[in-house]
Amino acid sequence: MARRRQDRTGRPVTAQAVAEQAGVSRATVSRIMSGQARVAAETRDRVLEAAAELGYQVNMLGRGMNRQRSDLVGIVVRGATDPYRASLFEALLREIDARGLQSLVSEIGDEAALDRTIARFLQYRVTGVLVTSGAPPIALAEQCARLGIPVVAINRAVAIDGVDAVLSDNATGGRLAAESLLAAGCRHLGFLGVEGGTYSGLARSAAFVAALAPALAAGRATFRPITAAGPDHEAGAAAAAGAWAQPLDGLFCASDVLACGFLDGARAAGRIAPRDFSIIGFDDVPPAGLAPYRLTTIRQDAGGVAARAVALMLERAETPGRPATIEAVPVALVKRATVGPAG
Amino acid sequence: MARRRQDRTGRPVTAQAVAEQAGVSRATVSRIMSGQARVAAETRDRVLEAAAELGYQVNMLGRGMNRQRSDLVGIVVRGATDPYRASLFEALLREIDARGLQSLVSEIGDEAALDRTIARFLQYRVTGVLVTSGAPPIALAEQCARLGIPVVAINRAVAIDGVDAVLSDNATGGRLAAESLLAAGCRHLGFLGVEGGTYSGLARSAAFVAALAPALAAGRATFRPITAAGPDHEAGAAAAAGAWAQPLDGLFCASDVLACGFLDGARAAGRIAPRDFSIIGFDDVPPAGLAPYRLTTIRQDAGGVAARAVALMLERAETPGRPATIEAVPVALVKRATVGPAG
DNA sequence: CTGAAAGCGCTAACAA
DNA sequence: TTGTTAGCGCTTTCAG
Repeated sequence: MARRRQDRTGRPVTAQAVAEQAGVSRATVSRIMSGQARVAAETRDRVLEAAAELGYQVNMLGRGMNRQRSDLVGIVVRGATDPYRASLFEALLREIDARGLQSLVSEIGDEAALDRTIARFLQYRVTGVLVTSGAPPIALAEQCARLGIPVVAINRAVAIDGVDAVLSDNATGGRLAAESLLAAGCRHLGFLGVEGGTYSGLARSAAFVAALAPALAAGRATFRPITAAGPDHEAGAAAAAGAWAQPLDGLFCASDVLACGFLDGARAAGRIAPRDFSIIGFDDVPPAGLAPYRLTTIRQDAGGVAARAVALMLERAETPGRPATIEAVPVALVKRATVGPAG
Repeated sequence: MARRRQDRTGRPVTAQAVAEQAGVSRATVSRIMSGQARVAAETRDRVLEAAAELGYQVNMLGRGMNRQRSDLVGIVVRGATDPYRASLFEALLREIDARGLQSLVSEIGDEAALDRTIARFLQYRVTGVLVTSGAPPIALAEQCARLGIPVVAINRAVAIDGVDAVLSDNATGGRLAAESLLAAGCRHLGFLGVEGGTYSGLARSAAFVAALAPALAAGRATFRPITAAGPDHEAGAAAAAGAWAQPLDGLFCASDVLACGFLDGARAAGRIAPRDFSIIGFDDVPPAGLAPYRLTTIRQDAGGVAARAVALMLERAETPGRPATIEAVPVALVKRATVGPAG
């Protein structure tokens, strides 16, 4: 026979046990533990005392079973090791915890694993699913919607009915970068992104170019894209090696990691920012502020993104039918040392 | 009435529905879904087909309820933002996933939150709890043991009956650092740790000094501890500012983050490694390998630690009574540029 | 090898 | 305000 949670006397500590000890019914215990219904203060005290004495804790499996819903929130992460992702993830954990919910987490190595992962979350009757990587498979998203389980996509706008999205304001970020570089007197601009492009990278690049348009049209500036072979530091450094064949004095990067890599690669080629060129990153991860880099960058508000994502999830849980929302969370320019001299 | 998981016809997709569709009993469906008992191949096919058609997925809440145990594993993390912790955490997620289990995660800002967190995990009848931060409160650990729920402490040896621990081999790491520095000709050694000391830092420092003992006794070397105000980069840099009042030509650091900070601080003071001193870090986090640092360090095997932790947890789930184990996972010296000239 | 029945611990109608 | 009752979906003896 399976072992049960039990006290010193060997009796399982269930609501029933508490009820007997306090001389009330299971239902009363349940009411008090879930803090919903109105109960006489005196009864409550008696029950709470009994519960404490027995060390009773509600069995969430039973509660979920009955309510057809658990207090679990599924989080899909990818690359938890990347500093920005890590801070976003941490913010999400905090936010969920603050709401009295529990995080169920899966790391996926590969976007193809997304559907299996979400399906598994569904088996636990999660309150909602937060996807920080990729776009949820449409079929699954629709199934979730049908079951009344909210799905919110983070840092990727997604056009699936009933799926909300929250992302950093890439458009403003790109514009801020363009304005800063132009103000610093840069004339030969570039955007460093990863080969093939990521969702966020593309959005930032597009906004950057859009803000550059007038200067480009007036012949006051030139623009060219530069691609890195991957999203990591090394790829950024490698990109810097070959970047000087054509003129370049102002670079906006899809991420801080890439920007720092570029800075290292440029230094190896004898080019120092802001002396020889200006550069702006994106994210504001801790290493960017470090002495060797002092990178000017666009700060993403991970805490804000997390808060909005969870809020949206909860709102949809209340109002399953409402139209899908896409929310942009403000970003801010962090001026450090790599844009100048005028910037 | 609460909404239920249902198919197109509005009928909830439970084992019962699958049973009817396949013309068998709920029990048979259950047996097949849990893959335990022997079933006729023909029946199995029929049931599996019906399940697929209906999109049936086992309700883990129900299963857990019945089995008195869920497939959930609780992970307690702290500082998921620190690069080594992040990689350990990621390895843990992967390992748990590979075993067909699900991760329940809580980030704690503060060690005092540990007991509340573990208690909450218990409400979900987790298969086990992995603590990557601090030592589990004794009372809780004992309660877990009583319930047959394994607890394993990661990167902290802990003397609680029934609680296993797995950590990196700090002793070997400290010795390796001492040998390298000595071989590089260093005579004035130091250990940089955070004020007050962390568990791992203390262990590394102790091993370092022990390996230095003969040289110290022979008057061939001197040693002094240096303390940083915190565990972060800035604290390391600040420590470097005041480190040169007394001679110092070989430094072992409690972490790479501290070491990189020290390197930056030293550079600001005109001291470059390995020209002016040698330095060894611990962890081998990604930034340590970057161009500005090229830090020689002791690599921790996050994957190995994770694998052993999960293995220990599962072993204890099988054999609740076995004596507590403390396992050390091998570390390795990663030679880069900051030890020299002979190192 | 398969079915019938019992029950895991909880909550929500409904009655009192 | 409190108790009674009826399941939530699943697994698991116990029979057949």
